[in-house]
Amino acid sequence: MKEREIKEQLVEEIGVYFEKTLQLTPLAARLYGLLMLCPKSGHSFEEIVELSQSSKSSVSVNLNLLLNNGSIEYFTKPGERKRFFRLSKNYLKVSLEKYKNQLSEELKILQKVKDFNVQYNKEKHEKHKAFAKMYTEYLETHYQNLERTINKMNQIERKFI
Amino acid sequence: MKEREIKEQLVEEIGVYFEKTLQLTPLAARLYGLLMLCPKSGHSFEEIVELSQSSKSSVSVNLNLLLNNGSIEYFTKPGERKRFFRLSKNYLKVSLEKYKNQLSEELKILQKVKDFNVQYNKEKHEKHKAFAKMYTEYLETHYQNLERTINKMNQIERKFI
DNA sequence: TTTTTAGTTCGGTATTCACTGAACTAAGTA
DNA sequence: TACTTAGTTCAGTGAATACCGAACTAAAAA
Repeated sequence: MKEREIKEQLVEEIGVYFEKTLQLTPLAARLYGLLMLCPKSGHSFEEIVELSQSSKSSVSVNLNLLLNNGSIEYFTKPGERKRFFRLSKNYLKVSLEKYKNQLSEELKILQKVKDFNVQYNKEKHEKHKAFAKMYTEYLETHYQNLERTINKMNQIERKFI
Repeated sequence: MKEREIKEQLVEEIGVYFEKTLQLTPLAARLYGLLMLCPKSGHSFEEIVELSQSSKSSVSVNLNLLLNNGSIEYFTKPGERKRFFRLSKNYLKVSLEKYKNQLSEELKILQKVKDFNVQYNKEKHEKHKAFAKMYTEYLETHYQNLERTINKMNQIERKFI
């Protein structure tokens, strides 16, 4: 298989996956994939329109979406008027921060559920309680894992600047 | 606030959250929430129709959806023809298994991305590489955390039977 | 045997939403 | 000044899909 074909297929695969996990529009997820596989020199707007085979307007909207959430960035080259796009240095941190916020939301909800059940449904299953405890422990461990990773990334960030 | 109001509000909150994280239809996510807050005696189909304020047909479809993915179960009471629904004992394991599958998919995709970039984009940023390594470590730790929790749940499962 | 109960299935509707083309803008070029 | 370039904005379209009511089914009750 040629580079182009492999790339197209992989972009599609990445797209399907991140469309659901990062809750992006189909095109945004595919652009994200495209930039995961782009050379260091990035891709221009034009190129992205061509490679993604969608309209200028959609590409514009979806690139801005990714720019706004910090997943991608653009830069310019001396003498060229075009913008070149690439993943931002922190694009992985953006995902992690998102997961982290989700988790803390989930922990809050589960606490409310617990409080409600303690007050109004005193006779809940023991088994449920045991599982709920384990699940909460899992969430907390995951949360710590996320925090640790984000901190490490921040440290590296400072080192590289 | 009355129990009913608190419950309605919390069901809504749970619904919004699980609609996105478990990728359920709006109603399925709310039914899930309703059953998180139900008494040990469960809720009958009728009650669920009434509490959720939607049609019999939608409730039927969405309860079956949750039954099929293992999140909920039903039981009957002697002398009663109705089914009563509640969360299944393993409903939390269902979420964990789902996350686990997602993670292993993500790890596979990232490996493919890495292979692609090694082959075709040799000059990728050092910083990206450092971050990618950390992110992969995070995913692996998370995966282990999931596995550990699922195993614990299985052990408890066996103990309770 | 007829009626009621407890749900299921089906066809249609309404809404959401991503995507498009076309018109537009702002900045650089001739 | 007119023209091109690089994108943006907006109104409209098409597809997906969640939900509904109505007709239906299977089993129990009368």
